[in-house]
Amino acid sequence: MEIENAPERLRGLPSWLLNQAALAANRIVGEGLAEAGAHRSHYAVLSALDEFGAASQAALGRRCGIDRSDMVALVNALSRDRLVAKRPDPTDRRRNVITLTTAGRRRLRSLDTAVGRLQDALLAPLSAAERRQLVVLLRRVVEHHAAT
Amino acid sequence: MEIENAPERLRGLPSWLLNQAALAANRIVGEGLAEAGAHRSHYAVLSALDEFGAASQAALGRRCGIDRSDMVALVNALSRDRLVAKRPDPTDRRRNVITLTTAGRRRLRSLDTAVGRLQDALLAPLSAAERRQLVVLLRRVVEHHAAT
DNA sequence: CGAATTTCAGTGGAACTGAAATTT
DNA sequence: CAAATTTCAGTTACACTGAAATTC
Repeated sequence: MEIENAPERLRGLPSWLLNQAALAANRIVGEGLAEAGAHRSHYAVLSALDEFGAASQAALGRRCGIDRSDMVALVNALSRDRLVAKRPDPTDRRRNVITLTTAGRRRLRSLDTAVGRLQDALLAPLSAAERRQLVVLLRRVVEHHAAT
Repeated sequence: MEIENAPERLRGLPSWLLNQAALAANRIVGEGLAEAGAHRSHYAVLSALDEFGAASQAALGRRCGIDRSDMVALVNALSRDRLVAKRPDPTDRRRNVITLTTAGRRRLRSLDTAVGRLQDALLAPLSAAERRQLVVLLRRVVEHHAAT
């Protein structure tokens, strides 16, 4: 990264700041999860299964903001590691039912811890109240554009 | 995009929110600038030249967070459109001196307006005070990780 | 010599597109 | 019939790497 003396126009530009912050976030979280043999998208899918229960690949994709197409390989990888199970849906044979295994639930708990530490590294310069404020603001922006 | 019902773990996760917000930002700003025949990176380089004056490609890259390698094609494109001029540096023949042309300065003013409107679209759900607060927080995060 | 700059060629990951096959 | 799901094959934009040639 190593940005030296960015123009004031960029330093004050929300879209540029979001980009740079996302780059830092992906670097930190990506590398941290790689050490655990995991991936950001793994965490997203395991979270969705834990919170909503079994789902089709399409539903998982919609909930996590992951493309249906990328979800194929993702579910296959998680299934290979026995963190999820994938079976055809008897009630709708177009679908696969993806379920969280016991190992998957255990894995998710451990990733929760790792992800938490990585958020701390990312937000190191902010106080606890500032972190909460940042989440509130980002959430409003993201949910606004997810809806439209 | 069309995220439907994201898990609470993701909805409250700074790194995930930053990613989703950056995706929305790039989509909105990217499409808006494309209509003006421009690109986000064009705006960054023109800004750096306007604020700091003539510079080498390497210096421009460091200031904008753009790779030296990508800067080659970028400067060539801007130079082809006569928005910048590129000449060898007489005092250091390893370098090119990139300068902003009159047309480049005019172009920058017009992009300032367009970019401003696009930030409004991006931050539509936030009040003016909240937008300022978001910028302050992001800036702290970005500058912290740019330094390290 | 080492270090910096420009340039090219290529890599890797991520988001996305289009279409076929199947089923509802 | 139209619409949804899974899958594959391919594309695009982007950040980045490695190395050569040149110059300081």
